[in-house]
Amino acid sequence: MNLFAQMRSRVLDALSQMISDGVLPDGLDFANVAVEPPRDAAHGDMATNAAMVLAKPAKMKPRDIAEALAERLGLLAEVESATVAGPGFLNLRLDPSIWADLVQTIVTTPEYGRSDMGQGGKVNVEFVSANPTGPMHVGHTRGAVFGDALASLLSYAGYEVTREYYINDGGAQVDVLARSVYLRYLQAHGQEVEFPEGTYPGDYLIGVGEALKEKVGDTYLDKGEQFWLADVREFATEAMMEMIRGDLAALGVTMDRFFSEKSLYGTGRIEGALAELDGKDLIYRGTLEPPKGKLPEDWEPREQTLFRSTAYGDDVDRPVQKSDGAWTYFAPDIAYHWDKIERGYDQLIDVLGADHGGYVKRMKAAVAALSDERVPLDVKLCQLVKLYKNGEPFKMSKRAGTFVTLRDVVEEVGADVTRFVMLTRKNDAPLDFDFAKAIEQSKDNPVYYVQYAHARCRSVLRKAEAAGITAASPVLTDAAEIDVVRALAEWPRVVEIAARTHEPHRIAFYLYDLAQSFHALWNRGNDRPELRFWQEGDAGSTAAKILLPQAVSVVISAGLGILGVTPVEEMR
RNA sequence: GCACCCAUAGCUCAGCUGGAUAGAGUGUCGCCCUCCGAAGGCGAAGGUCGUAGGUUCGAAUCCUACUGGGUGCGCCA
Repeated sequence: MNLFAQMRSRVLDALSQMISDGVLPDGLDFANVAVEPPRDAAHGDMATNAAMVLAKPAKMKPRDIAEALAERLGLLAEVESATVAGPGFLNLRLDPSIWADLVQTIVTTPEYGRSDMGQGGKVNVEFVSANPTGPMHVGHTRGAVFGDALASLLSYAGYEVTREYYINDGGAQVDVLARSVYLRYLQAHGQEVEFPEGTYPGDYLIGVGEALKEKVGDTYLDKGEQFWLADVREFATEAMMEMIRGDLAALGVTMDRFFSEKSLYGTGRIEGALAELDGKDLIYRGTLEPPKGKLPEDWEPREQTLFRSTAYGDDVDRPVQKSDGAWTYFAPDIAYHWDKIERGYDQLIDVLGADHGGYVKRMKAAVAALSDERVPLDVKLCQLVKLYKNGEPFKMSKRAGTFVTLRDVVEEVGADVTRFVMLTRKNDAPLDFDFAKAIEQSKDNPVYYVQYAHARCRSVLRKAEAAGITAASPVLTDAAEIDVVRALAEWPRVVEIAARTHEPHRIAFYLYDLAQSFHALWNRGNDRPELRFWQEGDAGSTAAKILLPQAVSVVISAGLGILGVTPVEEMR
């Protein structure tokens, strides 16, 4: 039930009618005809740009079309008035009964706002994909929250979504991890150890070293690397993934699948993917030009195996093999995306940190090539999170012990607040995260503001329930009441726009707006008792009032659900 | 040097497929609890939408150039 979509189809009907009546010429494309909320509510409840969009192709004046359209729309039962304004806008004022009906619909329709836009299309959202070498830090947190909310949003919009984590367990960094754990293992055996450059000195590996000792005893003592490296690598990686799973769980994120990079090695998967590209004549041996400007000190021309990504819009072709013959990071990633394509996804989404921006074009090129441009890949880059404490920049340093992990943040401010704050910014805009402000329970803090609105709704509803009052058809008269319903009417639109643009932050902003109009109405009850939801000693009036807060709570709860934030029953 | 992202109120940011007088929060100033939850509300003030062109009936939005900031640029992942 989307009032705007409904009205749009009324408008299109009217336009078709105008064509058959000879008012408009044949063969017009209505694709750009939109029905939207007007910028200013004083203009009306809805506005359509139909006349302006069609003026040129119909070779008519916008106002002429608008007037003819207004005449027809004015006849509809749900339209109270249709007036032409400005350059050719058609403003519609709806019959007041529409609003009451909508409120009724919201509380009786399961999941009002859920959309079938996705048509069950399969979408894979890959996110977090942090190296399994340590705990997740704040930077990962944003990607985790964003990816999870995006996945929920798409699912709400009718897509079949898989949440996936790509474990980078194939490169040199897991060897470093293994060596670091080995040192902790020696330490667990009472040896003095030092952590040389190129190892991870973090305390979080102490327990892993002890666990390794527990498992293998003294088997690896005084042994060469070749003897223990592979085993320790696996043991350590598994321990890290265990930790990361726990970190994600603390945030409320559950992956559907963890995909191991290492599983691509030695199984022919990488070779297979590259053969696929080679079959399209996109792999060749060649030498890259050095990058212009600053030349790397040790630059020397080398022949490498290259992927012809320029055939799909990249700036230069990209190496898939290092000079020593080992794969670059890109090669298994090609194989990974090939795997995703083969699993039948209609759409791929990668959520990456902004520092991977340079990687986007080649990955898109690879996916386009491998899927014959059938499967779109959207790469969402999350900008950095800048930490503050009471307005003061909070510098992170592993050495100074001020390294901030995801756990630190969640323990300090809670998962709900963390998630909401991370989503109050567009993904490609940098985010300031202030610890002190995040836990402050005030209007400074949008989370509490939205939750407060929900709590107020629930509070009234509990009171009504306790009094045995059940909701009856609402009577909506005041402008503040209509404002709230107007906001509710936009919910399905917001879901679709947010899903289409892959921008979950729109949900957060919408909820804030909805909460705002609700709080405004609530406070109006201070001066005008007849606007209160609870009408003391008048069960009949109360019954007619409480459907609106019920509808608000339905939408807030659905919206917060998408963001993964708890819609609380009461503030404490 | 090249590529990608960003530039909107003092500050932090929204702004839908190009649409009407560009919106919130915060900060500043004034007001509102005998009142359903003041963790709230109302009002005032605050803008050459980085600059210059272009496309269009119409541009914060699209195109080009420039300025300023971020990120990245073979053998890190």
